[in-house]
Amino acid sequence: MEEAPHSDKSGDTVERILCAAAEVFAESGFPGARVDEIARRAGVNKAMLYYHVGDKKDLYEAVIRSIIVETAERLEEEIRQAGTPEDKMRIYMRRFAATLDENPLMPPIMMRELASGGTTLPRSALEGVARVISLIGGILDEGVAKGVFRPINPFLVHMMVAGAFIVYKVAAPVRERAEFIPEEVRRMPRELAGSVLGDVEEMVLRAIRK
Amino acid sequence: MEEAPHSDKSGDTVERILCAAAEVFAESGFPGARVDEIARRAGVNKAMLYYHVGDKKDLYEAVIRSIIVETAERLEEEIRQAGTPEDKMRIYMRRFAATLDENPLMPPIMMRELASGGTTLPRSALEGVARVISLIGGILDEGVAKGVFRPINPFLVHMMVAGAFIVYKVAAPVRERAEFIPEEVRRMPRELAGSVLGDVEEMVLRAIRK
DNA sequence: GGTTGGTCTAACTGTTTGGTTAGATATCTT
DNA sequence: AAGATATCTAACCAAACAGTTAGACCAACC
Repeated sequence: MEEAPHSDKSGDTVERILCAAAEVFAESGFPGARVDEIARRAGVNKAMLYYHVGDKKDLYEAVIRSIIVETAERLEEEIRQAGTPEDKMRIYMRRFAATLDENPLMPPIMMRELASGGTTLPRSALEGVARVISLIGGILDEGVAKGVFRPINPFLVHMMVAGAFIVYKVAAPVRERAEFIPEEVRRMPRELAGSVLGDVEEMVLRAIRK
Repeated sequence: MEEAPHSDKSGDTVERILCAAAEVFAESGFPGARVDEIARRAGVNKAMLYYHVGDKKDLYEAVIRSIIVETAERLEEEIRQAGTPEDKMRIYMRRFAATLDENPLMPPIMMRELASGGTTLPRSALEGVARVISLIGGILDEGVAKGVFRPINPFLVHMMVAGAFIVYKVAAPVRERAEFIPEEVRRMPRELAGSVLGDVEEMVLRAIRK
């Protein structure tokens, strides 16, 4: 499952393969992705995918794992450093938005993964999501204990924030392409960081504050 | 493109085909769906799909169109009857949630559609979405004019509501399957109507009220 | 300098899949 | 009842696709 790279050359090839795979899976999903296309974009012979990583499924799992696990860990670490519950909520939203901005391939992959019931989601990925939710649960509990938040389901909060962010990101191309959508909506930024994040932060905090 | 049914029998067959198609597209997405599988579930010979509806793409478009256009029209009609802006917002959320509950095939199809940049989204579907957004824009404007809402981007509000609802619906199987997710989250209802809708309504109104 | 082992390529294979066709059967029309 | 039209079936085809193979190349090491 895990290959031990025997030289720099090999490691580089593997990286190129995984990047190309992430790109193609993001664009077309697992069934839509063509192994030949991944090989073409990585600039390697198709047999190399099988030699270095494995079959189509192995490629997909490698991509998923790297994306989700990385996100969950970073989120946890940054939140640990914040002060008040409200600060922590802001950090959570800010960090989540930043991750999506920095890793634009993630939203479409996650959406498709959810759409197919997460049947191909590796265990480590599910654990990552669970950690994020219990993280928010902790923040909200602390807020309630300190009397600044009203009691609310952490999962719903995460659905609202993550749902809004992911759908916003992923809807960007559609929104920009459709001529009959109002001009001010079409010109909204692709990036979450900035006005979109600011507005969502404000709305969510108003929603949960006592 | 549009077949004129020449008998009840034909109409019935077409309906069975479209239902089966919606089911399979929802489960597997466009590239993952197998035409043979659709035919099998509809209980008709594969050639019948091509005879009555058209090729795979035509099948898909027919499914998408029926789902989205129907939703937009019903939403518009029900909102027209409500009173205050706050009532209208509640109706919009309630109606949207009800549509997703009644039509469980819609969320996965919509998500995948978005994930692939809506490239295969028929024009009529895009118009439906645009109508919903301008509908919300109208409600929010009215609320601002009456001094009950603070000015806020209608598209963002729709992203939050629709994003939360769709992601919530679609995440249900994953949430229920993962053992390490907290029990109280796993036991949350599959239906939006009820406590989930109530909580989201409350949160969204708090977020936009002056 | 030859042998070993990791890296890579071109060409191939077996299967799956979307789509077609030639013709059978039912239904309607006059 | 005869002909025409709509509905349906079984079998078929060509293209697309995931995955394989046999062997070339190249660096390191003895």
